[in-house]
Amino acid sequence: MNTADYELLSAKLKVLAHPERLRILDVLRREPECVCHLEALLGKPQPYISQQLRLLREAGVITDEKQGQNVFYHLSDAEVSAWLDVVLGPIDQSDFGANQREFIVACTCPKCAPTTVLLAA
Amino acid sequence: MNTADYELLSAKLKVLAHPERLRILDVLRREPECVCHLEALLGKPQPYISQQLRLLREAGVITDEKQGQNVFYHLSDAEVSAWLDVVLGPIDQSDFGANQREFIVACTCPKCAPTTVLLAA
DNA sequence: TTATTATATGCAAAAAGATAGATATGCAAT
DNA sequence: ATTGCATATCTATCTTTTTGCATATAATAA
Repeated sequence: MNTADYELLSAKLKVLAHPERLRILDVLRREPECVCHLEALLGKPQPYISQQLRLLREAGVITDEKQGQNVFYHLSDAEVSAWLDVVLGPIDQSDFGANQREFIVACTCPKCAPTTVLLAA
Repeated sequence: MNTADYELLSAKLKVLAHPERLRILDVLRREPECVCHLEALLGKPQPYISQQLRLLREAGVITDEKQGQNVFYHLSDAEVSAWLDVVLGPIDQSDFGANQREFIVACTCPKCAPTTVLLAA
């Protein structure tokens, strides 16, 4: 390990060392989500979410993929994925509240809409 | 996981997300070291080292212990220790260069002095 | 085309963090 | 006590990050 190594690692760690970004990553490590979904989930203004996503994207931690009008983001860094397992604990598949999809009534993306309808009923 | 959890975790991560602190922790996770040793190792002024150590100490990551004139620091947080194993990789016992003791001729603490003598010979 | 929805970008103000220097404390040997 | 060494603290300054807001772009719908 030399200075450059520590700098590289700490730069990557810095990206995770933020409550909202950590939360975003906790959602994305389960499954890809669109911006509107994260917006509803975190309760923060859209530009704010986009800004955090840009940071994560530029750090190579996540990747975006356009689907229709929506942009879905997914985790794309194996190293960070491993870190998250240790920091946040392994993903609990039985934890349906994990990405809180059932509580999201504000998100109308194609992925969320069916749930929204379900809840409205 | 709620907002407070993410804030707590990210605050702890933030402490690691710094090249010099990460390096200090990489040294301390192997064995306790005194300030003068870290000073020689990092090649930074003593007040700077003390400042970073204070940050780590106040975050509960390390603990100090006075031995004669020197203050030795050791890792005291099991969670962080586990994180470091993943981020920096497990400690390689055969890696004698790990804490670079053999290269430290500037440190004269009781722990280093014998080695210094050895090198001078 | 025009309107609408989803997301991105740019910019300025505010907050936080880093760096450096000077000084203080505290132990230990003389 | 006094000198010397190791470490800590304080203060000021400089830089970076964070945040909030206004606006731009791009795709779709009417």
